[in-house]
Amino acid sequence: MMDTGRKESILIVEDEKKISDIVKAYLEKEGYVVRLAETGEQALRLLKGSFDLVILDLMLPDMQGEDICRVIREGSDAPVIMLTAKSGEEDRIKGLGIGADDYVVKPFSPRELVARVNAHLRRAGKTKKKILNYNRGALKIDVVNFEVFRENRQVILTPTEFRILLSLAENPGRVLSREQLVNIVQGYDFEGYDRTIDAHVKNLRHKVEKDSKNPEFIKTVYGIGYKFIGVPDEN
Amino acid sequence: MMDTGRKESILIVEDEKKISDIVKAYLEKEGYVVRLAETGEQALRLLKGSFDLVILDLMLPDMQGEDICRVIREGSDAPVIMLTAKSGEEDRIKGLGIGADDYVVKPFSPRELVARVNAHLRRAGKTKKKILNYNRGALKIDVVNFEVFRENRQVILTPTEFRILLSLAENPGRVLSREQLVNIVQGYDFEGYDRTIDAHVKNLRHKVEKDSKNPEFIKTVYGIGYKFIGVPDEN
DNA sequence: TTCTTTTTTCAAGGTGTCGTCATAGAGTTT
DNA sequence: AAACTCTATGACGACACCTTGAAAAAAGAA
Repeated sequence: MMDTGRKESILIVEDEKKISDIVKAYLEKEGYVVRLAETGEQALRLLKGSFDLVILDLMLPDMQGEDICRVIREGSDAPVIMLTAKSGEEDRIKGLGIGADDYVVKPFSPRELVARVNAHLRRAGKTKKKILNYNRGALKIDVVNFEVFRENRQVILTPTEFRILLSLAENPGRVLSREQLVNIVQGYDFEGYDRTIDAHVKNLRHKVEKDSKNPEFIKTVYGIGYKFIGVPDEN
Repeated sequence: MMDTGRKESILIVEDEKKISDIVKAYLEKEGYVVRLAETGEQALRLLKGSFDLVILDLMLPDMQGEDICRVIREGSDAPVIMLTAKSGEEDRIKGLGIGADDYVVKPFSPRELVARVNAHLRRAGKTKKKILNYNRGALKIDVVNFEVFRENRQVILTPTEFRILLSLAENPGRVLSREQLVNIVQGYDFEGYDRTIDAHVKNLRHKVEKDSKNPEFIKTVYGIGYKFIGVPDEN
């Protein structure tokens, strides 16, 4: 599955591969682009590029995390989250004193770390506004805020309707069977009923289409399911 | 990069003139306004004015640095960086225990000290007197003082209510799920309960909204969470 | 055309979510 | 220690939403 807007990039500087791999997996599941550095030297090289956030181990084989932190601070204002083994007050102060925005004490829960990453990126206001546009602005889908606009007028969708529309609109022209839609909408272990999808599609058309009898966007594929027709706008 | 507005002022309290002069030179090269105090008494006098940061020798001829630190803490929230001759653990704890934000052990490199000063002021600068205004002053949020005004009348919020309101208001239009709000309000990796957020939102609405049944600012997004609607004022 | 299959539509009932309250526990202040 | 405030939680009603079955309409096949 592909995304039109590019995701935020995160650099993990951590010498223990076990840890960095787990964190990487979690963050990628969230949709972030993740790069790894195992040494300070490697980190400094990668930092020539730009990152939206850095996760930084305080203890590295070749270099103090603090020094890397300083380098980051000089070149960007990306949030820095420190990983530290000791929970001592001393480490906190040291970590925060040199400009880290947050710290997490090992051992930590990956979920917690992910939550903090999300929080920091949101706070920095860098969370991408992802809005899908079709047919020169005739239909807009704000993926983040769950809002849909038809000719610049907002139409209020229920959660299920929104999920169906988004599923279809993410891949224009691609047909989704009712069974697939049931899975997407209700979860993967649900005993779904075809008519349910039809009912939602009906309501959806009444809200999104000018003439629900002659739908412009949500087309029926006889015997198969539904597909979305629409030209994504450039920009 | 430098501030267009007035420079930040720094007070150095240090009896060894050799040291203070060097540090002063370095800091002035960075664009800071620097004042010196050679004794505790002199420091206390100068502290009647206001400084953005204080560099404080722990050992002074007439007075313990800790006492000065305490005085500073009472009258302002400027960061304090301690200078200490001994690297003993005891001194560190003492320094940190009484509210210093950082410490540097002599002999130190002036460049490092400057780096720390920069870091601290940048940190403090992020939370500088920032008041969020919405709907032409109908709602004001004083981020620094944790105060909220509705039509210029202060409404008293609990810490939790304030955090929820601020989280939502920081990104108008942005939907935050209950889970996200639980993370923000109660801390990460907390097993939160949805209804808790609802309860706080209810109380918040009663305080902030004219008609809590038809909220103007804090909207419910069915099945998702809450969002803040409001137009940030210019200025 | 007529028949069969699939889709659309509708309304009723079931389910889930939200707003509210009362309350107990945790944390503060006096 | 007592009084107080703040927070977390479970219960419950109200209401929005979802599901479902049946009937009507449409599409394709013969």
